[in-house]
Amino acid sequence: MVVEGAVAERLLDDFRLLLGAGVELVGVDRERLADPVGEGGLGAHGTVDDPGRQKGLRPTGGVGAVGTRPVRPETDPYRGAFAERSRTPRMEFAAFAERAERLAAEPADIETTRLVADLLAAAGGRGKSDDLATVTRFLLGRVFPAHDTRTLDVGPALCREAIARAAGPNVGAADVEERLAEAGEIGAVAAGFDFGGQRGLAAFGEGRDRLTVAAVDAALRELAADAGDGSESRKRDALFGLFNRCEPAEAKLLARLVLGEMRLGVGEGTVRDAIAEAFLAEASADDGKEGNDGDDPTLRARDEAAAAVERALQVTNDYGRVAVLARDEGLAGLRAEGLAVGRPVQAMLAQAGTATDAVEAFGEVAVETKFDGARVQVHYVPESAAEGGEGLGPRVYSRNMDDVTDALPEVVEYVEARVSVPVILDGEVVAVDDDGDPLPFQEVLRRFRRKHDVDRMREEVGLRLHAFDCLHADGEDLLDEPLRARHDLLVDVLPDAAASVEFADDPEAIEVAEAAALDAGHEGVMLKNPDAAYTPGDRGRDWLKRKPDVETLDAVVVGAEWGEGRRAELFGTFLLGVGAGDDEFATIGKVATGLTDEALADLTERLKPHVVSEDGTEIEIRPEAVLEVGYEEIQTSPTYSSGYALRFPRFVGVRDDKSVGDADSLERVARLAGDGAE
DNA sequence: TGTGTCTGCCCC
DNA sequence: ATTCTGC
DNA sequence: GCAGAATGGGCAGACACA
Repeated sequence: MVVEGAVAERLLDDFRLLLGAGVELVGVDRERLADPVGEGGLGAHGTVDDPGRQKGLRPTGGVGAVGTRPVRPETDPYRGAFAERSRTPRMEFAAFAERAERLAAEPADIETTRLVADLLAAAGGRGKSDDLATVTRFLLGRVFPAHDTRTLDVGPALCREAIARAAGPNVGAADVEERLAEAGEIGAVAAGFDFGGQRGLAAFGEGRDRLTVAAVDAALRELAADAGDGSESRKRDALFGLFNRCEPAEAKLLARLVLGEMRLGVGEGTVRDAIAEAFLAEASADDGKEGNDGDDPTLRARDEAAAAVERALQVTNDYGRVAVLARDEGLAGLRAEGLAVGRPVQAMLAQAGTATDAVEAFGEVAVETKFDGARVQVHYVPESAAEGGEGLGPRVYSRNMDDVTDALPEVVEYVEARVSVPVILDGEVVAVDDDGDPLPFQEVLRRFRRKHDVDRMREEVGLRLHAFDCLHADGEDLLDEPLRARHDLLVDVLPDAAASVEFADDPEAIEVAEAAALDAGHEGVMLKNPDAAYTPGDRGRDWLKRKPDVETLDAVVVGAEWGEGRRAELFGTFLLGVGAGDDEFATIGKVATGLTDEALADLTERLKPHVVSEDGTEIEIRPEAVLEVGYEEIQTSPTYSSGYALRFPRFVGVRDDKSVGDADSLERVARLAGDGAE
């Protein structure tokens, strides 16, 4: 059997993972095997039956065999194209880690963007390796783009176990957990161990067998493709193999990558700007020469470039792909990525605001019901409306662009029965009882991502779509149309079924509408600017959400958890209880938000003397302090001993005036919960 | 087969 | 989801 | 005002293990 190019290198890398670090290449020129991999084309791939006997591999002692069964993914993990820009060296994972370290240390915004742009250029600039797509995703803590069904299925537990194993026979998962409580961040824990890979590496010389970005990517993709019996332990083995080859800086980044938390201070906005900076600066300069009136032309061109990148991201949801597109096809290529029925767009989001805010900002306000359900986007091309081609049965996407069609047959039927032109609709799915009245959010959850027994559950919990926006109708993209026009088209497309809007220009009228919505069992109202365009992914001031003011409870701190990141030295979470008689307290949830760093430090100091016991990051605390905690709703809970839990709990203040005996009781909570349900 | 634990760019 | 923080 | 970070409850699905 012959394997070559990228496939060969990947297989070799993967065999090393399976065998541990102690494998040496014999008679294989790695440089000549190197071949770039993108996300685009289809690639050939091979499967090898017995890696142990594969020619060119020879065990060299070291760690020895772990998980000797090769992973055979169902889908092809080697989807890379054998692109033209081959024979260039791959970016080493260590180089990525080193640059990431610098990023994390850089506080200034502009400079961060510069550094990210430099990194992107190094990963995929002309004549460089083509690790651009991968590096772009890695920066954001992702292996797969958002609109991709694949998942790693590796969480904190599996990651800790893999680290423990790589750290040696004397280190157990409990030790790792202890260190995590100490360091407050898994990356630092991983970097703190001397992994076997380093010793193994030293045995056969400097610079050999270094991990590349591409190899890490390939290994993680393969890991993601694994499923079924034994997959958990194979994933652990694969991760172990990777950690084994890591130097501390690499281990830190790898641990963070698999958990999706890079902690670099680099988010989507920074990467978006950096893509423009790295690959569209030339276009900017050209534009600049032509139009040099008024504003700084370079700046204007740069804004234009950033806007083009942003739009491409809104419709493709793939940072890696957009980076490559910007580099290879520039502004024109980015602008060619438009809306497409069947490809989800990022949802427009809202921020909190009041009726007065809305009237002041918009004058006339579009008032809609805020439903307590799950956001969906529906794409549909009816057979009858398909020009030449085939139609597209209704597809339903979640806010994170997961395809949830199969769980929501009501939505499919509803749209199919009413819509006769191609559309993209935005709306909310709510659970309803037999009378059509809204049910609690928890009921939506029982349906939303269900795969089994959909039909049976359908009888128990009904679902209803409230469509409130229309992004595409009958061949026309509507993103840049004002809300008014979009809603008119929505009504055209969904006769008698679109969610209703009411226009108001004074706060009192809005408050009346809000009271009516709450009375009907809804969450509140949305207050929208009637003249605003639909801005995907934007949490701007054109959409405001208005919910009732928070209610509060006085609860007793009965436990805590050590925090992570900037809360590493502090308690990051407090476990709450309410009085259940006889100096007993029944738990009702945790709080972790709403505390300033200062309040957190004070509370940590104050409660430390009352610690009863510690187990990993979990701490038991003698009831002593009373906190005022805000919440939105009291729900029934299977996890807390009171049988209730707070929805959206947040710290409001310390009740120094209250002793634990004066805190709220379970009895009162039960009463409040009952009120809420009625 | 039943139960416990972990995971999810999960949903909010 | 909510909230705080630094720029 | 924005982006980023650090956190909440609860559900189904999937896997491990007894």
